Amino acid sequence: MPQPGLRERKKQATRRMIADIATGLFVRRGFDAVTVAEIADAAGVSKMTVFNYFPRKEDLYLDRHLDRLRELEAVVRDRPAGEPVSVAMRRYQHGLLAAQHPLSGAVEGVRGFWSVLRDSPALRSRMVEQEHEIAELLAGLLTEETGDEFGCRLLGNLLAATITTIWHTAVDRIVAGDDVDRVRRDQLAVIDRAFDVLEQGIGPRREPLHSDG
Amino acid sequence: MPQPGLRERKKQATRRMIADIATGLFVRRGFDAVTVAEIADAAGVSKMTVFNYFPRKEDLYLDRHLDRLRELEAVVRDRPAGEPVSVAMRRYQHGLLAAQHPLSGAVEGVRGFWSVLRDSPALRSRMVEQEHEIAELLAGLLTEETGDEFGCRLLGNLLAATITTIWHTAVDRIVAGDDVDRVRRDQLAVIDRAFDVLEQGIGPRREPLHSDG
DNA sequence: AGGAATAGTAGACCGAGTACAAAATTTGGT
DNA sequence: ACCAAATTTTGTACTCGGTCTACTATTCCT
Repeated sequence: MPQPGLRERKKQATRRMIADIATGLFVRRGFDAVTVAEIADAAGVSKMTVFNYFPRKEDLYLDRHLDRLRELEAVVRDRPAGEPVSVAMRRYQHGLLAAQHPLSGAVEGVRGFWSVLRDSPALRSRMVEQEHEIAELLAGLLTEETGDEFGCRLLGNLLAATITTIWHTAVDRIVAGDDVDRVRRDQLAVIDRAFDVLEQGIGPRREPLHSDG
Repeated sequence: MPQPGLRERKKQATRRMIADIATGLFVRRGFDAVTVAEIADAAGVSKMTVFNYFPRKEDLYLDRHLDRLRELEAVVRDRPAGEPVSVAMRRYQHGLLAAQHPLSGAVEGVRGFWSVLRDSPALRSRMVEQEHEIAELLAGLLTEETGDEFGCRLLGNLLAATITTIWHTAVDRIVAGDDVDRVRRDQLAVIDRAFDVLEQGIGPRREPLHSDG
């Protein structure tokens, strides 16, 4: 028997094909201007099948979310014993940047990706929701460890706020036209500054948030 | 001529009436089980008029959002010169709690409010979006002050994460059946602990987040 | 090969939200 | 009080996302 099963392989292939065709249409004509019926048609499949694989239209575009959640879960779960989450998460962000991973935000591809997102409220809304799911995931994982419900929820939310801020910072600059390599070099400082704030606090003592080392 | 104009007053009255009638229906039968057509009918108004006042169905239930944004804006704008935002925001949260304001979360009314939210994904999603708008508002206001785009976005997101965590903590306990007065007393410590974490940082040094004073 | 699962299809259906043009109402000036 | 302009409200028809149901085709397992 083939390891994943023929059936399962076909399903994954179909899923990818639908998402790819959909993404292509979105990039060319905009998210709202493409109907699900069209996507189904272009993919040679029925509308029901599309919704079978993707519960919402938005998920056709933001289809890496589950992978991301799994990865973040691994970051938290597989960190060395006793290591603070923020340290593991900072290391992970450094890794994304070094690997030129799309999730670092500092990558050529975000231009096209964002141009679709920019003018679709529905899509942006779904993205915000996904960022919220990240916060919930982190909070849940940490609560499992310590049992401190409130503290971990707070920590999860702060962590999620930190990494989404880091990401948006890179994306904004690239979309604004900055050179990708320059942004990538600067992101190292951005990541460290963000996690420093998270770990040391926002003050009061040091100035609100001026950037002298 | 009456100051706000007759027309304007009537509009506000209509708006309130529609929202109130809608809320009543939602509480009785659940958000998803009530159609906009029904609401319009019950309010003696046409469907178009409903959408004239409330761009989305969800806004019929979460209609205090703009007020809240305005209030938060005032907190930031009207704070004493030189005072860190976190201090002003902490004071504001204390004030809400003392005034037994619904936005403190520690109020009898949240039980009904939440029960509707709980089983409507669309409604929860919109609420998350609103929380995101809070973060953006704060970030924008702070950026106006300092010009430090990245730092202020981070600060805005962290602040928003903090206050939403505080709110949800109270709501969760009350929904879980805790006595409202007890929750209200405990919230003082919750607020202070949250803002302490925000100001002092999450570590590393102190344990991840254990609660010994 | 054959029967149990499972994936996909077709088509009707529902409700949110929009477009548009006609009708009702407020307003301000006279 | 009356008229004309501006603006709100309405009815109707429409689009599109998403669900439901019953039917067909494929894959799986023995």
